[in-house]
Amino acid sequence: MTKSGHSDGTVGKALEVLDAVAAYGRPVRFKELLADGAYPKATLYRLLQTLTNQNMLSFDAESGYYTLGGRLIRLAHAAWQAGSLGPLARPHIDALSLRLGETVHLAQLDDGQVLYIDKRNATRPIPMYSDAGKIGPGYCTGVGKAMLAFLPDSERTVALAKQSYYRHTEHTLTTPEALEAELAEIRQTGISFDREEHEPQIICVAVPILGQGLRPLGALSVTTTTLRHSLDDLEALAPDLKACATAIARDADPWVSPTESRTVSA
Amino acid sequence: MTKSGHSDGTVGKALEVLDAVAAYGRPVRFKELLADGAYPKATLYRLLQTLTNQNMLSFDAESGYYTLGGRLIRLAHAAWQAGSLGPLARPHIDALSLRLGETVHLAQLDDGQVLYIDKRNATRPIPMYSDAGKIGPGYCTGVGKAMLAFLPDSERTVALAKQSYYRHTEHTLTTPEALEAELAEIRQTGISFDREEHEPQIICVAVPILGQGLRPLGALSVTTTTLRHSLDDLEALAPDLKACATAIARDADPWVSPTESRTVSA
DNA sequence: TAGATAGTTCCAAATAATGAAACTAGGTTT
DNA sequence: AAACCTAGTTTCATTATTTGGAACTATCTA
Repeated sequence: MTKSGHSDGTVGKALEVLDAVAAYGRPVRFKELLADGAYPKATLYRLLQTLTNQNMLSFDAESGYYTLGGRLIRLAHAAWQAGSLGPLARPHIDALSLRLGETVHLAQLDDGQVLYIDKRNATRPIPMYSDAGKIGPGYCTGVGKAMLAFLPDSERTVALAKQSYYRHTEHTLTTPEALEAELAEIRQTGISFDREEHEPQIICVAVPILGQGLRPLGALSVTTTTLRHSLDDLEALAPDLKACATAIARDADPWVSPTESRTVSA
Repeated sequence: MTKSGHSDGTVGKALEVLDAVAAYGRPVRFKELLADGAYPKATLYRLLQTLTNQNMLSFDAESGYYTLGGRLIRLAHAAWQAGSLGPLARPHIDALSLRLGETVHLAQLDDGQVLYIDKRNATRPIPMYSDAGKIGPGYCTGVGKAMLAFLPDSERTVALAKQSYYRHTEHTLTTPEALEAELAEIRQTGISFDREEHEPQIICVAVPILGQGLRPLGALSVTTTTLRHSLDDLEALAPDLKACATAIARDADPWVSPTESRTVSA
């Protein structure tokens, strides 16, 4: 369906080109991007030049290939540091994964989708970049449902409309109605499960990280497989998860919504 | 330090605003960005709106604060996956750090500066994002000098001109001439040292990762402190490092050659 | 040598960006 | 309560940039 705004002038177009390059997941030629048909030759050419000048893309003159540029990594570092729960949550997640000995995810909601921010795997730590930045569906993941459940009504409606409802497994919830019903339950228990809804044999418990006014700042989950654990096993972990989420929320909230504090006048 | 493009139209301006937000390292208000004086009110306002629409920034309507947006993290994930040595080098670096038991860095050159791509710390693994994306100086780090040394003459000249030559310690090389002399030596030995040139008591050995035609694709280093090791100790690790660099180069070369962006010279 | 293919440059018309100034919405002072 | 801030938003005529078809160049191919 329609992606985000198509009408944001040159900047929007340039970013679309960036996305296009990113989508290839490998060095790309001018020709290939042109063949995507998004823009006429000269226009695409100039956009690519601009992005290259700006170090958002880099271009190897020898081979004629474009790749994503270094400025992107720099910016993302800043984004992760400042714009996400990542750094704040780290110590809490470390402690949690150490205690539980299971795979822990930290995610945030981005435009109705799940954006993974951090991951801990107790048995063999996997460095961040391999998983941070990955996006997943909102409607069929534990973290996704945990966050969607606590979105304000109007936002939730919008977010639910953006889901694909693709049937990944036989347990996937494939209609907004089914999902909405499940979310209502999650709102009551404060706990969300992934019952093999995304991948067979993969199950998880998740809890939202709630800021002031129950705004969902993110979500935590413990993931495992049906071979090793049951949903009941996971449910037993929920109190730990909730405690961790609360701790993160307490650390994070002052930054995220300094609501009724005085404004400093210069 | 001259920024890149001064005249890349709206896109350049929008990216500058992004950088400005990133530079604050915390949520920012419109007012603050306006006070930076980069753009008039209405212009800044529209740029911010566009970026927010595009998910490059996110704006909390409650508090009136801007932060870096989710699209950035998604893009960066792609950049790291596709545009860097990161994923390819990972198994090699894992093996190396396991064998040596010391802190290992993987870096690439970005516009004359060092961009850290990955890091391994054997005793206590530190998740990636905390360090990937960090930038460091080229002229006074082991990895920086290793890569600068193998740049083609013309590019090296440009890159050397971009260094700040700030005297971080008494050992810092503070002139292009001194640096160029050191680089000549590095070219012969294939090994680069940081002799407390950046921070006191911090030393490292580095080797370049050389692609076809001796093009520097990146660099590897082992870092330690003078309290625990001598430069001679580090030199003894050089063969291991070189072997690792060669292995990475072999994997990487066929399909990646990330270069400096080619800018049109006036 | 002709004929592709891939990338680059031109230029007049169309479009979007600009920014001073006016305006709105909350809050604060007199 | 009126006057007055401050922070943010909108307007609009002017100006500058973007647009894209087409012509051009450089390379590779038969």
